[in-house]
Amino acid sequence: MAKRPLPSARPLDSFDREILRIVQQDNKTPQRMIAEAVHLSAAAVQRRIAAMEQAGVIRRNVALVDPDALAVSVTAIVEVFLRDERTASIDRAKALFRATPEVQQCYYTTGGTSFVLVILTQDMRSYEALTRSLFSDHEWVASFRTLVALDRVKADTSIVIP
Amino acid sequence: MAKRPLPSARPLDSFDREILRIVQQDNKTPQRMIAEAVHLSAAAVQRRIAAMEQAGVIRRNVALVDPDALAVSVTAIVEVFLRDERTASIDRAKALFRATPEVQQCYYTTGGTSFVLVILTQDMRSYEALTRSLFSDHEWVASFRTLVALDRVKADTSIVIP
DNA sequence: AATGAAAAACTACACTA
DNA sequence: TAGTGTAGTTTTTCATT
Repeated sequence: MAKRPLPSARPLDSFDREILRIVQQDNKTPQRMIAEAVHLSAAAVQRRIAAMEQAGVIRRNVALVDPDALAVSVTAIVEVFLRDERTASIDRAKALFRATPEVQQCYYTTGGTSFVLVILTQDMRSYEALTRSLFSDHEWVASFRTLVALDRVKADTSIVIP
Repeated sequence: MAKRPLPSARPLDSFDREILRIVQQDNKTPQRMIAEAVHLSAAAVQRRIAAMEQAGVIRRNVALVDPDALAVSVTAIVEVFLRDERTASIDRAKALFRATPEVQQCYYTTGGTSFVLVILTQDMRSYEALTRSLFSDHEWVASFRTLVALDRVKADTSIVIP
């Protein structure tokens, strides 16, 4: 449940988009500097940011941490195939993946595959253990296919500490 | 080239990890509150955060934006297969994917697949156009397989504005 | 849009493990 | 020596006009 239609009072104008572009790269940028860059007053920038946070356009403000620094060495992309695609099965799977911190990302997809997950773990042992509790232990998972990332070429994601 | 071993002056202690856990969820949390939570002074927290930013443990501080708010409606997970896996081919591919803003994430992987990409575009038309310039136009791409996300179940990623 | 008050971030310095 | 806490300074945020 709970998608995010949200009041969405006003559509974003080009000022909003410019502000977003900046805070997406560095949300510690002083509003004073943002103001200068987009040619608005600092107060206006502040109100727009507050409004966008309120409206859910800005979801969260976070520090992006290097996984290596946390000794998280395994990045796996996993395709998961469910035995059936009834709503109940899908919802159950979504709930499980959402509740599992090692599952950093989860997409429900077309194309035969049911889900694609991005999983981070400390090492291969814990990855193997995780796959057991996530997949092998459930009869409603038909199969899964793991791709281990040798290089995180581009991956600015908000990781969750293990 | 250019991995990120980095001076890595000191290994993270449990204070650092606690601080990270907090700023990963909300990097606007006042240092005063963080200090209270981890039982340190605000100044100590400030110094530790600065040190971790310096050391690259904290990569960036960003606002996470809802893709829907930016009318980015297509999320695709793409497996890319290269014709050959020589270093030069791989590096060329990495460079291309890194330089393409719509490619939000890129992993180089084991398991037959060469790369897994997460791509965001406005709509299907622009996705189709993008695949042409990314894949079809290059003879060194053997093939690719697209999985379109019907639901971004879990995806707290720092997206790039189109 | 500009001013001013409140709060947060940062700095200097003395102290302690 | 490396790191902390206190206290004082600067900068940013936020509310009011």
